[in-house]
Amino acid sequence: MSSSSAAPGRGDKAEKTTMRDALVAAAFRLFLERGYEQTTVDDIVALAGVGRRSFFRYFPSKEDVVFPDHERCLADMTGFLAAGTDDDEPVRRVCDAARLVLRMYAENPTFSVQRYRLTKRVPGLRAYELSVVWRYERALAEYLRGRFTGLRDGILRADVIAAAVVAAHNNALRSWLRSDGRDDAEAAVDHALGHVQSTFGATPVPPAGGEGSEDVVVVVARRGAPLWRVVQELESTLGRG
Amino acid sequence: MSSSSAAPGRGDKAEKTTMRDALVAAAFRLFLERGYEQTTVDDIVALAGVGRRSFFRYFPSKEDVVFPDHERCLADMTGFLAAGTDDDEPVRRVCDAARLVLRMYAENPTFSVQRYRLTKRVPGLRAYELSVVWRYERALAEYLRGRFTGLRDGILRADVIAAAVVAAHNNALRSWLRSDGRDDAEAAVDHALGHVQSTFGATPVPPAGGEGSEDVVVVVARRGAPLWRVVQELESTLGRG
DNA sequence: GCACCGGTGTGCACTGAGTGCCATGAAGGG
DNA sequence: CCCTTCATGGCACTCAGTGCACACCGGTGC
Repeated sequence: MSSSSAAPGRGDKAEKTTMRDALVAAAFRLFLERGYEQTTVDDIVALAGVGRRSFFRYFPSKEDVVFPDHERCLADMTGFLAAGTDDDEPVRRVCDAARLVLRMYAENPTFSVQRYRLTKRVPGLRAYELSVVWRYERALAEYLRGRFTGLRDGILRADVIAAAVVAAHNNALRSWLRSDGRDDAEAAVDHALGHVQSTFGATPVPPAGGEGSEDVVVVVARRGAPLWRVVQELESTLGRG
Repeated sequence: MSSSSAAPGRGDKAEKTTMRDALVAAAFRLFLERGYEQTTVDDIVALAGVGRRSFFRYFPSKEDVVFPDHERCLADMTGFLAAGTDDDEPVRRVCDAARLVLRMYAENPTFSVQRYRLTKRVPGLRAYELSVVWRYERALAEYLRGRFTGLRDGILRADVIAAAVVAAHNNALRSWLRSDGRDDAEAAVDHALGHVQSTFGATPVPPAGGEGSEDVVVVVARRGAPLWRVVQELESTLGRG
């Protein structure tokens, strides 16, 4: 990448600034100055010094300029999922796929934080973000459906796990964004996804040796006790930190 | 215009067709005839015989006319959750709240099926529906957050469970809608939500008597076995059908 | 030199959603 | 009877998004 262009706060057009990046930069400067709805597309193209028609050549709608790299990230995710093998533990695989999204956010912390503050305030952008997140969730669910074919309630299980993974990821992502990018994003998402993996039966770390997988664990539970408590018990007993 | 019922297929209660209902009826007739995007607001108001300005008085946007009763349903849900007591098992409570939504769909099967076919084809409507679903999910998550205060990872757990409940509900709802409303919606959603309840530790049926809760169950599991298999074992052992 | 490209950026006119403002007209209460 | 209130309708306006045609530019063949 050529420096940190495309992120707001950078206005130089020196060497390789493409028109698309210039539009994103101009748009964010105005969005942050006077707000999203108070900024028209004409304002953006005027600041970027390009024609109005060109804006819509690069971005199908005004909202798209706020999420310039999700399309690529979604393609990365589907590619990552397609590149897996049958040996992969399915839940672990989708968790790793979710980590790709977090990494994209973490690549550009200031940009991500600014965008977060924007989407939090503007309902239209929130709706747009939901549709983006929905496509990620569908990608995960489709992968899991494929891996769960034949299992009892395979489709249901796939949809539920995909939703849980996305929710956990977003939970970690949002808390990181609220910290203005100061917290450790990777650690937060690892924790959140670890929670999901424990819940949905992924062995968080596949058994290292062959012999350990034959060990036997005995759990005693009171009938009527909340099942998640029993699961917690199992988690710790099975060695999950 | 006034002879046409409020919702396509059903108009039992109101002798007096209100303007809002007339607009919904006219809109759906046109949407189904020539498609959503091919229908302008002017077309709708012309068919309904009212002024264009009145449309936007009742519906803030063209999309809102497709989901005329979600606002009320959302209010019902928040009311239902607020009416609960501390004795309620939290997961069961949010599952019951989700059932309210299904019930709203099931009240008007033909209308729901038509709308489903519409939203499936029109990206803009899908995005709108996502924002509606998101508000339901937030309502559930907020309730759970309140119930989980003090618990380890309470917020995370609340968000994940809310997402799982919504996903399971939507899974059942969609399969019912795809059956053109012929399947048993209640049974489908019971099955899907039962799955979630089992996974997240709600005792699907609270212990009936006091004595049963002291029974002891022993589970033997191989270390390294998928946790969800162990949970399945637990489910059947604990007596959940 | 010429004609002929495809790709990229632009200008223009148009549709359609959504908004603000004000006129109208029908209750309804004094 | 007037006066207020409220629901409605009409009008003009902004702005997002689209279709179309034109201009510019580097390259290719003749």
